[in-house]
Amino acid sequence: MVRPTMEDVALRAGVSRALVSLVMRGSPKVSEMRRSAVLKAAEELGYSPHAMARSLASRTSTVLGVMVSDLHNAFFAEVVDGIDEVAREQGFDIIINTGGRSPARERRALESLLSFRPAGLILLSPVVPATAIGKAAEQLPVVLVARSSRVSTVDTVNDDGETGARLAVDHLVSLGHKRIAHLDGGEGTQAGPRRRGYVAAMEAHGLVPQVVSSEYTDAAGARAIRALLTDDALPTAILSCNDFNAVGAISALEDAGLRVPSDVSVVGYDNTSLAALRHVSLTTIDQPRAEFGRLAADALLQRVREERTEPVRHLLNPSLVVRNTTAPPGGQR
Amino acid sequence: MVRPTMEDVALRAGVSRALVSLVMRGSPKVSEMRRSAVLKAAEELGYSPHAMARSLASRTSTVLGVMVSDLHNAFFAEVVDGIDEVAREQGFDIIINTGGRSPARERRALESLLSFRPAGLILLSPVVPATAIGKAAEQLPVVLVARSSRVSTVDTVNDDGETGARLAVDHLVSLGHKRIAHLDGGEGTQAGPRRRGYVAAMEAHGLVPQVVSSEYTDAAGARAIRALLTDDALPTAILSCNDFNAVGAISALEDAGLRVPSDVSVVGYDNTSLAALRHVSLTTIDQPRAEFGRLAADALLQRVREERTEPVRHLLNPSLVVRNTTAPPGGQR
DNA sequence: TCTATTGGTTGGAGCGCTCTAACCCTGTAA
DNA sequence: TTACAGGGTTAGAGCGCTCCAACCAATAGA
Repeated sequence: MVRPTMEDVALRAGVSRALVSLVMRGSPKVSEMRRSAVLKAAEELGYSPHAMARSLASRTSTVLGVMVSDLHNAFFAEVVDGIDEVAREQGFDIIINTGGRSPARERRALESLLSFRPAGLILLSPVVPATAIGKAAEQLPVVLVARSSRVSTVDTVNDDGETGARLAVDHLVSLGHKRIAHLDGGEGTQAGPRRRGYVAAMEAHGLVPQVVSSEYTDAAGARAIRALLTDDALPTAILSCNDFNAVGAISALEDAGLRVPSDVSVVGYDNTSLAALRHVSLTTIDQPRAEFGRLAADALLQRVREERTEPVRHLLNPSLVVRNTTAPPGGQR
Repeated sequence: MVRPTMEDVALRAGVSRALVSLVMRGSPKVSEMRRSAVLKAAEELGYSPHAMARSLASRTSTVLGVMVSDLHNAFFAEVVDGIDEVAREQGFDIIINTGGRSPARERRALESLLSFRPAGLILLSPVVPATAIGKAAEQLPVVLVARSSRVSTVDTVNDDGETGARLAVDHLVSLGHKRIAHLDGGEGTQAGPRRRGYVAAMEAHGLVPQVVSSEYTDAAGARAIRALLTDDALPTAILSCNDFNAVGAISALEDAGLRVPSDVSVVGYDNTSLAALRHVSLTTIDQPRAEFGRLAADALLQRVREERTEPVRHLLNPSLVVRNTTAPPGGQR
């Protein structure tokens, strides 16, 4: 359980510790003879460099910290894939921590990540207060994904929720819908832009917006539908704040004897793997998740290399994915 | 962008660096006066300890490395919750890395985790070869979750897949089913025990097992059903290797004009959040995921504290969750 | 009064590494 | 012959911290 150090390798190879260090860092100014002797000794000893000692001595880091607000949400997994891809290409490693959507736990996760003195930090949809983010940004480059910020040292990558909501409304209107309700995401991240986009799109079509208070869960979607069902005039189409909410809405509609999409059309948001399941086959709005990750990593690495000081605000265009939960209104099949 | 060190805090508080160190480690042998002075200075400076320098100097670590084979799978998120809970209680932090189900990437993730010299390592359903795990286990304590091992220095936490499959078969038999097919998980982790449990349970009931080759995805589940549909005698019940497979199977059945559960019953495995969605409402086998995490962390910390050298092999009992995809056979409602 | 004891505090060495500056060659120019 | 350049190599300092032994009152016991 005790790992060999550079000193051990140097001794065995009959060279100095500094020379071993040069070999390990792939320096060109080492003779081929010594290099192979060192590599052989390292191999025999099972030596591998101590990343922390290295980072301490060099006052640099090749690690990017990634804070995932919710590991349960596959959305973030795809963003992480994108981050990982770019980071690896450029010789960086990532370490992940999660806050489980709890500000307290997330704060601790942030502290923990920070204690490793990574080169930079990417926060995926963080729920900690902006001040905590600002404090972190004083110590290292920070990029926010799926959360906006006014801080000029922080870069952000977001989807354009207003555009996404508009795409959904346009789609429903083009099918002939006029009474389209929006099940709102409440306090959730990105709920605001989606709601605004919905309202704006409805008004642009000369229609009356109807925002129903809800949340980002399937239970909330079902509750919202049950509340709507007590009304006289049920909308002919629903735009949910996300896919989970949409699936809950569909269940509640079916429980009430209504058919989707012949009686009511439903559109989700996020294009999670859930939506793609053939059993669900939900029309929804797709966000380029891996692209979020790639752009976030790129932005971060630019800051790390001090190539840029101006903030970057990426706003990516979502796209509509039509599946089987939308159809013209009025029971036409 | 330059973080204060202990020296800075010491200077500001008018004490020695060693005293600051004692305060930061919560030592009792510090007067209340000095302690508060140090904490105040640290607060003002925005100081937080440098985990790597600490770990380097103390030759110990309070970090547990967690390798998640697939971030897309919410199963692991709940295991991580359990790990995090125990780790935090005992003053340990966790860092996560992921291998994205690719052995090459996972190997690199492992290297990266190892380079931080954590106190121990928990591998969630790793796909790297056993030798790689063995090598890691020579350097630090390792616990495997959802994968077995014969190495005596490695602890394991698994669900008893044989029992789980038996629970499912018993349930279906008690409903009156006789022709029950199993959609197999192929090479996937834990597919073997589930298959064996299914076969054994069928034979115990005097029934003929029918194993259909499939995989852990919804597309594979659908394919397997389409293959079955060409047969004359379709089974009256399906035991899928996991929930995704089950949902794919249900879709294919419905596409073929069959109703679930009145025509065919379907049972999943894992009780993912997907299964709980009211729209899916899948009868399935639940594994105590958070418990997996807790036990894994406990086992690891025992090794870290050198309280135990004998390997531990946890085999947890799964349980049946009856929802709406199972019913008596023969179209009875 | 002097010596022990004890709670609190400190300097210095050292963890495994990088980095700088100096050093030692050998080959070439003057 | 001497000077010089430059590739290859090395000693030593230092990164931010912990740990140990030593130290310093202040109190207690003899």
